[in-house]
Amino acid sequence: MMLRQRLLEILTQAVAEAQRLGKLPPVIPSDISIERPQNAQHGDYASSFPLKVARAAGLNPIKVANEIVGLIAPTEELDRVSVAPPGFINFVLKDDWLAKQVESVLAAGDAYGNLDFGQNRSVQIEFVSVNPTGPLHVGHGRGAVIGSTLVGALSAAGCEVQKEYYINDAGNQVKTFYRSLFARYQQCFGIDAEVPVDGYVGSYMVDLAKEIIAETGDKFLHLPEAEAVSQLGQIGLQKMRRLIKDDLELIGVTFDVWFSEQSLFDNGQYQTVMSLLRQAGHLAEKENATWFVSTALGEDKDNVVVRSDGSPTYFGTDIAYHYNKFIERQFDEVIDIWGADHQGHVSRMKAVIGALGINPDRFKVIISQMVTLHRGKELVRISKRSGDIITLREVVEEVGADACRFFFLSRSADSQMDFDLELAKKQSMDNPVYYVQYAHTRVASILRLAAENGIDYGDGDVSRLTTEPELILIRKMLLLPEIIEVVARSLEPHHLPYYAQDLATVFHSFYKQCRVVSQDDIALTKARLKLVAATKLVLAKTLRLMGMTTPEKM
RNA sequence: GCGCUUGUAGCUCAGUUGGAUUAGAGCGCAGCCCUGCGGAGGCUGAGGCCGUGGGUUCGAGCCCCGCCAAGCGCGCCA
Repeated sequence: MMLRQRLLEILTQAVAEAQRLGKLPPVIPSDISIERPQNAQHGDYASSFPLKVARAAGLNPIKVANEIVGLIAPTEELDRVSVAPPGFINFVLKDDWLAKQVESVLAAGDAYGNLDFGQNRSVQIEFVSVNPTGPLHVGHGRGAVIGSTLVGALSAAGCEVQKEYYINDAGNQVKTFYRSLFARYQQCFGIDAEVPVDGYVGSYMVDLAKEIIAETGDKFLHLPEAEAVSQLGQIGLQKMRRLIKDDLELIGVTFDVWFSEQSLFDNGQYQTVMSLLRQAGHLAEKENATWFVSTALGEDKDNVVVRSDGSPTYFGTDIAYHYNKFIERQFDEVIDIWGADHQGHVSRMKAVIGALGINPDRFKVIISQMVTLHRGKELVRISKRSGDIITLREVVEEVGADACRFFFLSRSADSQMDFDLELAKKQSMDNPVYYVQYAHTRVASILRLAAENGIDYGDGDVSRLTTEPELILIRKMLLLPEIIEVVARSLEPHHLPYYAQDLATVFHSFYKQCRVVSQDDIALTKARLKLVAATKLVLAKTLRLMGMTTPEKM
């Protein structure tokens, strides 16, 4: 069980006992909480529960705290429990108990940090889902990295997670893509064709046309235009999907399901959900279009779901898609990661989910804000319209997948971020990526040295770990499960890189102060090797959660 | 005009569901530490009215209201 939970249990028991003895009024259990004091001098954990209950009941918080502390029996993990003004309860862990945790970490192995917090609830997380009409750019990369990291953290936290990419293969964008590609194709043969006004003008479309010509020649020039556009377009679309998949794999992002928008029409689910909404009175005809009457649900305005020409809007098909997620596939929880430009879509989507009788709390949207690229001080401009885009692939090839992932993860999703290519590329100490990975290689090299010297530390006695640097390192390792819970609960993966840096820092500090492999004291050497091996596990776990490699050498 | 997000050290950002007379980290800046396991490291210091003005309470960077500034969005694009 997680340490914090264990302490919560101890505290809750004491509170219940105090209530039984009539020393405390009845309270709601959720009021009881254990926090981590920001000032370490106050102890490992603390509770402000006495302050809260004292206010509600009109009691003296110090007295309340003393009553509770008096009812906490000694335990193996707690050195002391004390009361501090104005009414805190502070918990300090026992040094020898901390030392023993090294064995627990080693025994848990790769599973260290995993929780049952999620209780196997099924979570579907959908991200990237870029139209297959062009290559991914940096902003997409951010969503991809956040999404894939959440998948790992939620899995570690005990959720059954499925990751999905939604392919918009049915809308207007696809038709425009088809016509753009056909125009480029014709141009390659010297035909005076024009890319549609709102078409895709990027140079990658020319490359795509050339690639298809290299494979199949001019055969589409000899077909009736409608047929040519459609056949050529489908080939192009397939290639685009392949390209996107490859780009994503470059930063370690894969999916369980590639979900086709078109399938929602083919299997009738779009029609089903529309008639459900119609029967429930959520749809209305206005100006020849069909509207979702969200104003009746407290929204600012209604939204079109079926255009006057009879075709569904993006919103319309997205309704069907989420009906599919919740009703057809029965996920307990659905998480969507969208770009900042979709932010206006959130509240109407929540409204429609409520209208379908689904608890909107089961639907979570993460908006990942924009990324601006810098090269040192210089701003790198992105303009999709002109086709002048910085692709994700270019960035990954320039700075590497590990650095790319780490940087994307280092900022909370809801604030815009600057991505400095120069900094990410630097293999020096200004780059936190290398700082963290360096800690891992140092650990690895110590273990290598021990192996070369034939030291078997299996019988190491961890009770020899008593000094400050050792205990600080152990305390930091014990934090990982809490970090995983925070990430899973808040859906904010940016806590991981910060934890990784903290862990690396305390390790480097330990390394400086505590000689590990030494002939002078073989017993201490073995104990410290156990600590180092445990550190390796925790560092590696953290790096893997972030989707980064765990180098043995650099 | 309305909505969402953001505003914390020179720069880039954390701040774990309001908590403890000193608000943290990295970089940058000023210094110190190499007869040892990887110096891609360790240590010390300077640097903040937490955008701004009110409010809520035992207690606010965090909650509420106003204002200022930036980004994004606002009925048949996705």
